Amino acid sequence: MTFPDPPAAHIRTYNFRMRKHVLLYGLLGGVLIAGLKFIEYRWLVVEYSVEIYGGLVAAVFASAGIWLGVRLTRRTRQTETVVVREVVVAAPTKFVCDQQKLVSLGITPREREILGLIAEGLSNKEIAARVFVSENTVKTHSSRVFDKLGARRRTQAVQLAKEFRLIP
Amino acid sequence: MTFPDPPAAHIRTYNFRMRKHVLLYGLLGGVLIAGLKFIEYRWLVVEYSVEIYGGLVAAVFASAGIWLGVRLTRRTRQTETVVVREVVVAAPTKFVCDQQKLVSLGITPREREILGLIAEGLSNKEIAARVFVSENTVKTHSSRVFDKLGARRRTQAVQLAKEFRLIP
DNA sequence: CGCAAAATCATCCTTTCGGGTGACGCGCGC
DNA sequence: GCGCGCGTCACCCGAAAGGATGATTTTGCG
Repeated sequence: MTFPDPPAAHIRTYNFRMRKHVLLYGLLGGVLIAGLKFIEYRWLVVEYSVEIYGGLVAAVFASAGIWLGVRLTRRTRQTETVVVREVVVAAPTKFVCDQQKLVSLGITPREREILGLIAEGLSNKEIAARVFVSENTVKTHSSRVFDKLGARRRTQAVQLAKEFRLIP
Repeated sequence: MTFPDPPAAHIRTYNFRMRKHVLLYGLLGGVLIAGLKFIEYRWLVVEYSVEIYGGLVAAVFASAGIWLGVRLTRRTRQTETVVVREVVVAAPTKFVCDQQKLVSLGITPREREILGLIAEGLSNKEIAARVFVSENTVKTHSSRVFDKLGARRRTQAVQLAKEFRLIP
């Protein structure tokens, strides 16, 4: 029986400890009961002895209970304290398009797509074939996106798009 | 009486709650004692009644103690220390031109310079003005570098040059 | 539904690019 | 000196790119 992931292992440790505590607790109770029984015969029977015994038992078990309660939660506390939040500052991994910039420039998804294909070095004709539209449509899209970017050439558009983090 | 900062407010709440718990605890004990006293006179006195009462008291106070112990430490759990570990993956490294690739492709310094200016989005005319040569010269350089890179368009040349690490 | 934005396609025109070719000068090494 | 690489410049021509404008269809949304 294995526990591959850390959480399961933690739970197991917890249960084991709890069981140990319960056993200890029961043993303590038994000893106390025996002690009471012993005292009942040896000691003088005074008035309110039941109340005294009861209070004694209550006090002992209460402190034991508090101790146990603290003890039980301490383990939980320990696992919760080790909260390591890894904050990745600069991830060179995946490119995320700057959506804000796209919106602020008013660039539509289609235009951004054409922009990306332009950046890949494709001609208008190749782009048209790639996205299944006429070359005129590609020219319209590119013209619009150049206008929105403030570019006069496709190379300039690519440069600006990379600066604005619109394309990888 | 106000508590401006959260930490002080927490501590006070803690003490207040603790006191409240102790009071509640005492009250519960008193009620139980009274209950036991009441039962002592009304119920038939059986053998081991003391043990039964003791066990009862023990059980009640033990559970109450556990509850109290958990309750007391739960507050402490709130002040868990969150370890924020910032992991810097990769700093924006300085660009170094791949000289080997440059040589293997047979690209001359002047051609590489023109290539860089093309990548910046400049037109042939602008490049010519920048490097003080005629536009025809720029065209010759660009034509040559396109041929060496295997590019048919300047955008494609830029793409390939970036792949080959010839330009930033 | 009706409107507006987006996407589509077209036409005309100008500019830019890219390919091809040829030529000239300069420095360097054989 | 001669060849060679490099940089320079010129001309021509076709292709590609870019600008301007208009129109139609599709689509998302109140």
